[in-house]
Amino acid sequence: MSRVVGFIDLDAYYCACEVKQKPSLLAGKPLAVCMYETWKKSPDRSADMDRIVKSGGAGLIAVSYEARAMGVKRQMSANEARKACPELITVMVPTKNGKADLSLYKENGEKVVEILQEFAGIVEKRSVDEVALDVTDAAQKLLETTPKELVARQAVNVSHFADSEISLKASKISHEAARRGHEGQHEYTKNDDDEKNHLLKYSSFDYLLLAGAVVINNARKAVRERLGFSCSAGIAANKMIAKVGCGLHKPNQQTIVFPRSVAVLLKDLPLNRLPGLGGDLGNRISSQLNITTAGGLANISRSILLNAGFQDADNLLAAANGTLDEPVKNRANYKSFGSSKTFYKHPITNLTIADQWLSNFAQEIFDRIKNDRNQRNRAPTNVTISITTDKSHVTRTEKVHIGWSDSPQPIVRSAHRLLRRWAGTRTAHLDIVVLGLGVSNFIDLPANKASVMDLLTRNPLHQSKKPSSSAEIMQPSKKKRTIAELLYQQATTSTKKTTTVGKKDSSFFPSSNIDPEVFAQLPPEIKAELLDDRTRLLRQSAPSLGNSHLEQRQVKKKKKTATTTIDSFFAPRRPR
DNA sequence: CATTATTAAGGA
DNA sequence: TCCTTAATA
Ligand SMILES: [Mn+2]
Repeated sequence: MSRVVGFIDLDAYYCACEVKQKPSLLAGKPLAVCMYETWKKSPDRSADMDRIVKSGGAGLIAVSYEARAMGVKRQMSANEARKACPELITVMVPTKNGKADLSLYKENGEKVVEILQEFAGIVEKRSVDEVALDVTDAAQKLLETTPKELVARQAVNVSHFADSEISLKASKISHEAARRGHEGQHEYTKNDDDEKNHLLKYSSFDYLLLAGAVVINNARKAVRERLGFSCSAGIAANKMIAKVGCGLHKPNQQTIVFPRSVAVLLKDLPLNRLPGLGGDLGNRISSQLNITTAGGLANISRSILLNAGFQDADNLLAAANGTLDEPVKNRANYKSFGSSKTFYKHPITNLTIADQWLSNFAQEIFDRIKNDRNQRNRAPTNVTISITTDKSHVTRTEKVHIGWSDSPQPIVRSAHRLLRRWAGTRTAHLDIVVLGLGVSNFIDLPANKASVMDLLTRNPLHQSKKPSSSAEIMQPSKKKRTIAELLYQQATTSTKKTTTVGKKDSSFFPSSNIDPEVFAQLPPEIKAELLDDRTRLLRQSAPSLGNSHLEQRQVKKKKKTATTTIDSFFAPRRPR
């Protein structure tokens, strides 16, 4: 069943966030965002502070279109960039507790997703500034209420088409040039070729795509008007082609790729512009098979690909032919939170210093968790540290119980334990170059902050009327006084500190005070909640009742049924 | 003097 | 669970 997919990418995103912070100073200016100078020790500068750096400055990670016009490129150092463009304004990312603080960009990105959700039934957040939308339903609805010729007229007025001369020219640009903003990338100019598209005979699916383009244009307009971010988009029958189409015309433009235009679009498209082939795999394919374009790969036979060791031949060919059809996932928010820092030239040697940084990371992550769980009633159950030295990179993971805890301590303790798991007996000469901490594997929490008593007293009748006060939590209705009361009595009689009863932490019921038989009867998520984080008996996460596992369920199901599945645009497989 | 910080996913 | 690859700014 064919879908209508829109792929939206925000223009010069970090720069746009900075302009939004200080429009009077930055709007319309050649602007670049750079990393902070990691090798210097300087005071933190939060998002609302002046972060303009006049000299020095690290590598550029985002460049405004005004600056691109002057020859400033991503990945240049700030000093280098000022030579190309003396008027360039360089802003460093916000810093907090001695490290980059990217929350400004993440939070704006979440606001964008919220708006886009009004326009599409299925929304997949793909990165801090990219979103894929399945707008099939919305497009169909539009065609039900509006004459298709009118829809087509509207779409043509606001869109490029992939088979126009300027689009095909853009398709031939190198991956690198396309990413940094190639020549000829400028605000929308009406194009004769695009106009001609209006005179063509459209198939019924063409009309659906055109309707999708109108929906996407409305969505982009809403983002622009309500948040001040301009964005570009591609509209096509699948996610991969929509993304490729999105890259053709920026900024503030959108491109429609009709199915009949896919072959021309891909014919001369550099192979590494296909999503998933931008790295080693694409390079190996290029060199081993002597091809440079997606069209070139499409002409290679399956057996030759297999003989060359590319086991994923079918998917490679599907990508090269633009038929790879990975559905838009229904996932509008993050699956993991992380915090990390590079200690360039000054590796961490001492265990206690590493501990301090991990605590720092944990606090940052926990702030995000609190925010997230208030909105989505979920919390992560895995903690992972990542440690890079000159010679090695390792990750270590363990389960953690966070629930509605008000403290980052469970994460801190896990992180410190994991660090020791890696360090062994060493307390010095650790030589950590990159240290990172992350949380993942979210589970749904009960719908409000009631925690244990809420879990124990819930049933279909009770669920609609949730306890809203701590008094209610402490006095479950007579009917439900089963395990809940047993536990409650045990806790309050055997523990002197009855004042902690209202706390939403697992310390409320020290596991040592719970009758093992009663404990054994509890559902796994309650066991997890009751578990003191030092008694790490439960090794697998509790099954989720809500929908934060929806996607994982789908993935599991897919793995069972299909032999070769892809989860992203592409599932690169290494040749043997 | 100097990329850095995240996120997601696949394979073993 | 751990490692690797690819992607974004
Ligand atoms: Mn972007």
